[in-house]
Amino acid sequence: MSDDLRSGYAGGVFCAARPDTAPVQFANKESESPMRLSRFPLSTTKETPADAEIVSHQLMLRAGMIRKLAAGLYTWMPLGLRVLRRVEAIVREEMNRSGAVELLMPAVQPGELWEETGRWDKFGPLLLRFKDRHERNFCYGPTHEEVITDLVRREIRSYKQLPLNLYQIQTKFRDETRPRFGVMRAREFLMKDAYSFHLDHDSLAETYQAMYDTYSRIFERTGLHFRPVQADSGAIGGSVSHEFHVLADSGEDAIVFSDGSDYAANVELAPTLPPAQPRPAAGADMTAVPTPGVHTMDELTACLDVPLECCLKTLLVRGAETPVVALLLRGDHDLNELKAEKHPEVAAPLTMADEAAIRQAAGCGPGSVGPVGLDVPLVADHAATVMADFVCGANRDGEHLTGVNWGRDVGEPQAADLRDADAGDPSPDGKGTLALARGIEVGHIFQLGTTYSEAMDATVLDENGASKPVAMGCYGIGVSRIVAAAIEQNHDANGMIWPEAIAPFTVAVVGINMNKSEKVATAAERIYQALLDAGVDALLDDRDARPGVKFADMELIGIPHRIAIGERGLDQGTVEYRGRRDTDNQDVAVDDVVDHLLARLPQ
RNA sequence: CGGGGUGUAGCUCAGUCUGGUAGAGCACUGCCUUCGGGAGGCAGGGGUCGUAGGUUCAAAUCCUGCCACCCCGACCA
Repeated sequence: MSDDLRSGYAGGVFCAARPDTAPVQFANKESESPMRLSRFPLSTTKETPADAEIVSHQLMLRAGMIRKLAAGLYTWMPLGLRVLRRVEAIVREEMNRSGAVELLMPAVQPGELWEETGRWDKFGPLLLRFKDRHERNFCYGPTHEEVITDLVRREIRSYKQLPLNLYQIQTKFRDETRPRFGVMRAREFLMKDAYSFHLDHDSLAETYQAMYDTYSRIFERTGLHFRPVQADSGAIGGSVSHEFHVLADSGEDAIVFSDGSDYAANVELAPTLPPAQPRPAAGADMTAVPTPGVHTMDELTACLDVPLECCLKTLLVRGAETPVVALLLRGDHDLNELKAEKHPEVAAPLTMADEAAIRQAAGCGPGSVGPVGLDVPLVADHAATVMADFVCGANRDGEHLTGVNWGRDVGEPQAADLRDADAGDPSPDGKGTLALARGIEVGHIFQLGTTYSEAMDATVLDENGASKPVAMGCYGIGVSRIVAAAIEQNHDANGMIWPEAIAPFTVAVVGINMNKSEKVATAAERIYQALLDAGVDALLDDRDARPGVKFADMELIGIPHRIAIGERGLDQGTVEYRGRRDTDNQDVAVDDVVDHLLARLPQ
């Protein structure tokens, strides 16, 4: 392994010496290093493996970065590992700089700790459980709240030892129902998880902010486009929470952000505001129209030739007090399940009514349900309450109503925020308009409070000698996922395009026919060595392969810079430079090429 | 977990419907030619056709069970 990667493990010492955020490169002093491709096990393929769905998975397999062992389990090949280690090094450096302290906990955890917090039962099949030879319960850690809280309750006695922020970078296992997308959603994955401990909430808020800033710095350094967004704290618990998303069209999460402020949130969390304009007056009479075979909103708009936003969507769900509750949405809006579940009329967890319950309540099957004459609680999204002359189900199979109006044809419904925010909605903070983007969740920070410390009795004495449960925060980064996310965000038809900071190599030195031409071999070796001496992480493609093969490979594996050395150029005293995103070669004098390259590297 | 699909050479796939000697391309080995954008020729190596049963003179092919993997849904770094 190269010196620069090893240096990442030097941790705090390294950080103290380098207070800036620049990627650091060290000269490679070994003359016979594995950075010669003839001795590096690169195995690329032209064909895309059949079971790879998304670009990052396909390219990682084609480039030989990873190999699958079983569902959701991957070997990191030497090339892939170089990238993983670079991401890891950035995370470690910035965590250390923030004042967090690294430790390493066991991956295997005793079940009894999980029973203390009740998560042995709550976590479900995601938790990989097994027994040791004494028939005692264990699990492979999907996260480490229990272990760290157990550690802290044994080690920390006094408020004087707080605040404390401990982190590790470690392999986790979550027995996902559906592992997919390669390393993006693997069962086994590399995660940085940090846990902070505080006497009071103010201290927690301070560290939380420090972690927010640290995460922003980490993702800036990786060179990826990202966005912190307000998030739901989900199963881990707690109140305040932010997710960090790498922006990519293939992202699994939808996020919204304002063009007029720094407001940004996961769509599942973003509130929508009641419309400012009042409901238009009724202008049409209510009329029943036949709609045979219509079951979906799209079929309805096609059948009656009306816009989606003039249709009312009626969803029946199990009620808290009543068998069913009707949730009413404008046809073009999507139900937000988190919001619906929190509504007092609605039973939690949110459960859609089954066909029998729908028939019982509405007298018809799903697809023809509407609020008119429906004797169940009506809860309408704000946007639905200002509709007029709308189309909805008639509660008779194969029939819909047009020209329906609130107050006149149906009682006024309760108004609530039930839908996903959409592009064009006003920002919830009143400043600007929301835009929509897709994101890949690569980081998540939480203020946990005392949930775990109370359950596990992790207390310290405060300045008055009183015993208090410690307040906790937890902070995760999906290290291996970042690698995949980087590819999703940065690739073209020829392959990956690594940001400098996490590229497996900075520059590829390609000798053209260097096994036949003494001249080319000499020049290539000299340039390669000069780059190493200048501290550049160079890769020498000294394979006995045709130029086309070498170029295609270097592009596939996404090396940011390429220097091609051939007899043709050498006769003129030049070599060729090409950036990974460039479309043309640039002739550079042999003696200038190292400086030429250095000028193109980030400081 | 529910619904759908696929298992044949290291990879991508044909062959299965209609049972009868195991195939192609890429990759790999050797030789020759070629030599600045994934070269060409010749000669090779490599498969108990996922697995266990069943039907049959005969099974990659038909039937049954099991297993693995992939896709679509609800969860997560």
